[in-house]
Amino acid sequence: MQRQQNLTKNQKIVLDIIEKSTEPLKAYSILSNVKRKGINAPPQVYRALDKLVDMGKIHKIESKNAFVACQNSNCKVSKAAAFSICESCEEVTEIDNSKISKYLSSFADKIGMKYKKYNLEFFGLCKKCK
Amino acid sequence: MQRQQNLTKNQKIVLDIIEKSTEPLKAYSILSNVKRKGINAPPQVYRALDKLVDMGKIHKIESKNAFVACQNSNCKVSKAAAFSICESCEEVTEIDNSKISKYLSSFADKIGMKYKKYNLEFFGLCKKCK
DNA sequence: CTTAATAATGTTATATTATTACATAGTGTT
DNA sequence: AACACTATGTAATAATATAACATTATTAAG
Repeated sequence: MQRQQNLTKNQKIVLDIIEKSTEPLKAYSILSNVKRKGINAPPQVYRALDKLVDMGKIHKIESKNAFVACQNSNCKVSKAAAFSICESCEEVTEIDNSKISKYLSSFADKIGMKYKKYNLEFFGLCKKCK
Repeated sequence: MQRQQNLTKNQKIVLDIIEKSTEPLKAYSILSNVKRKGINAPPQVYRALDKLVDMGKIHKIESKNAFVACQNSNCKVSKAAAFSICESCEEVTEIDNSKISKYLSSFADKIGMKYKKYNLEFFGLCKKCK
């Protein structure tokens, strides 16, 4: 069984490029950027992405089909994440979610759900654009 | 300019099948179900879906690329929605979101975002499955 | 150390989801 | 009627994701 710290070769390559990016990256954009590192085909990228999401190292922005590095050490445990997405400049920012987390997990309890994780995406205008 | 109440022919057909479904429907599943009603190609479905989402009549479950009818009259105004998704039976339920809405909009204010809408998806086990 | 089991990788092909581009038809306004 | 505007129809293709299977690497046991 793979442990959190020991990433495989492809996982390292994929995580590295996501961490260096200032914006969410799509799978095929990642693919085209890592072709010269020996990753040739979609399944190699998607497999690495799946594992990295499982580990909480990256998050998928569902509304964009794109991936960002986790900016919040809590996520390694909770896999729960919240983002603000600017509809003008497209900037995506991970929100420090400890308070939201607490609120939402009590909410999940209330509706009788055994809650594992959540995904929250805010849309609007960021500070700069509004 | 189209008003909320006056749906076009294709919008009515697409909304009707989504409202009758007990589970989220995918675009191509909708398409295959409405072929006998004169809708022949993806753009006809996607265009109707886009408009219905804009109106708040339906919501897209981003993590599933699927659509459900709005179960909450508030959404017609806010376009903000929250769902619980069971990872075992796949059941998707819209959460009555007035409280969450209030909490999250104050949160958005706090981080300096001019907030328009949000999408929240909870994953876990529903009452039946847990 | 070598064998068996498991996990990771490589590769081709294909499935699924979504949009572009352009032609045609309907609707409302002046 | 002429115009603008919205909606529809259609073909082609783009973008996203997975299936299936062969090969290689890693780990654990005997």
